[in-house]
Amino acid sequence: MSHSKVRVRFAPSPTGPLHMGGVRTALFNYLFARQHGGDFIIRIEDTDSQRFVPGAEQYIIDSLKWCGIAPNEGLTSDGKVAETIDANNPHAPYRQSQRKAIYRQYAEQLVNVGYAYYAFDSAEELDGLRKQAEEQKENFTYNYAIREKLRNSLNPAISQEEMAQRLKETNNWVVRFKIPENREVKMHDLIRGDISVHTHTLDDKVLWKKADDLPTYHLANIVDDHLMQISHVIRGEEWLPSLPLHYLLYEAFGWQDSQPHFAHLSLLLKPDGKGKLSKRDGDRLGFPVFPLQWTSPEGEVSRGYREDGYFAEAFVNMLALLGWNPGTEQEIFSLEELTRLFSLDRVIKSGAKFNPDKAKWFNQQYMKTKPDSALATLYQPILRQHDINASDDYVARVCGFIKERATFINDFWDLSSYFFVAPTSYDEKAMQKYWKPETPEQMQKLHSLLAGAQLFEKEHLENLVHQWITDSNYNMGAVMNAFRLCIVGASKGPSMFEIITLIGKEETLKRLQASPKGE
RNA sequence: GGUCCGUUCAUCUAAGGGUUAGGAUUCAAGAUUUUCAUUCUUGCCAUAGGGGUUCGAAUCCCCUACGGACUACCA
Repeated sequence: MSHSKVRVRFAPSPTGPLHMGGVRTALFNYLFARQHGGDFIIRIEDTDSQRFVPGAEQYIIDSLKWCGIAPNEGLTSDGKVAETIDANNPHAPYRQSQRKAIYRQYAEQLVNVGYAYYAFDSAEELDGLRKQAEEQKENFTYNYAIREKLRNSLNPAISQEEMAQRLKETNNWVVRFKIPENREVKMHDLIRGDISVHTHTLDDKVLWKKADDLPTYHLANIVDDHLMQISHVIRGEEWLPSLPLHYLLYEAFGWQDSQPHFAHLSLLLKPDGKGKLSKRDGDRLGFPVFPLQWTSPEGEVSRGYREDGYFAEAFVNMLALLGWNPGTEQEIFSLEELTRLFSLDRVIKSGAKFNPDKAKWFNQQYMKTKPDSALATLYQPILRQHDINASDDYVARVCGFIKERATFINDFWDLSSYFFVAPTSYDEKAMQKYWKPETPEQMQKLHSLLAGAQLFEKEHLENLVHQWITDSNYNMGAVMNAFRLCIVGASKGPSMFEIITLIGKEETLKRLQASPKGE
């Protein structure tokens, strides 16, 4: 297993939107590649035309791009999957449907060396056998135990002539791998250590199908990983049961020396209950499971982290810590830091239940550190939706005040509408608590006081008002909260003097005049 | 059913034979604040069970239980 250079791949199937677990797999591949100065390749495994979903491939690419996970091989300069055969790049194309011509010879090669054979069993026949076995509480395994009794080229009852004719004249035959008899397959996983499986439990998997001239996942995957000189296969745990077959395939081809190292990542689990995280859980519990919003060909819309207001950095940071940690107590990492610190031997073996609360917390952490001007840029489109036209500078100052109160950009309007429009209603609970019979008169006096203020500046006003409250023997909390109610309409927000200096004297006086309950 | 993988607070996890089993999220209480939020302090909460090995086990071994993945001419 010698590779001079680290080369890893992310090999999604365009059968739907990329799930956050898939993003995590891509992320770990990316981090590993970058850390070792290697290549991170994207390859599209679209050998199943039945399950192909239009738009899914572009969705995957867009998602990775949003996350900042950039493949350095497999995409063209304009961000499309490289599909032409390029003399300068022996590894292209990167879409398996366009590599169709490559696979058949490898399937035949295995037949020639006795590691594979032709099979003609119909789907119905096999289904029947499986059902029958199930009824008898037995296991149906298509391998050396029974293969000679089934319809294939290893069955002595089928003549050479008949076989040759079938191969030539019919389309419903496949190439099956011939699982070696009575052997213990010993494997190694970078995360899980040594694993071993006996071949009697393994199926003679279909490698290639004449019906559509296409390989199945197993063949295409091994052939492409070999041809693309992949050094490490980092993929989801759902592939672990196929690992023995993949080992055997490398062996059958005689590629053991260049066989990649394997690392199987644990799954992302539902926040509650049991099982792996699915789209349904997001709908049920109210969080996205996809990086970007996705509209299915049928028009069904699934929410995305981006559209929900998550920062890509926060999303990636959260994902990185699901199943990995650097062993320190640090939790906030940039992609650069992750690249430096990542290591496969600190990847957790057990599945991680996804915690939506923690995801929010990560976003909040990033929110606090974002520059006001950057937040203003994100907030402006939302303001325009509310017919607000405000200068970037003004919006940036508002963002500065509210960002520590918000988790998402989408929270901003609720938290700051009063910076742009006067309150149209007043929070009931706060009214009960702070609006007393003597309040209207106090607000009237405050109005006069502020109207007379020469300098409408924060510190000056603060001194002025505090002095007035003290001199009048008023209760500080009572007056200030009533004041807040007039200006904000609720019991929330930053310092009153910050607010009024920002909205200005005229607006402040207007809102005091229009105080609650028509007083 | 079979095969494989896994199991430390409710959740994410640290502790690679010796710690009062640490941190974070959530929740609760308190402090700060004119309010909300932030921040700070404190609290609640865990080694699945049983056997070994050892002076000593969350850590190594075995069994049990539980969980998960896979079991297609899908990936």
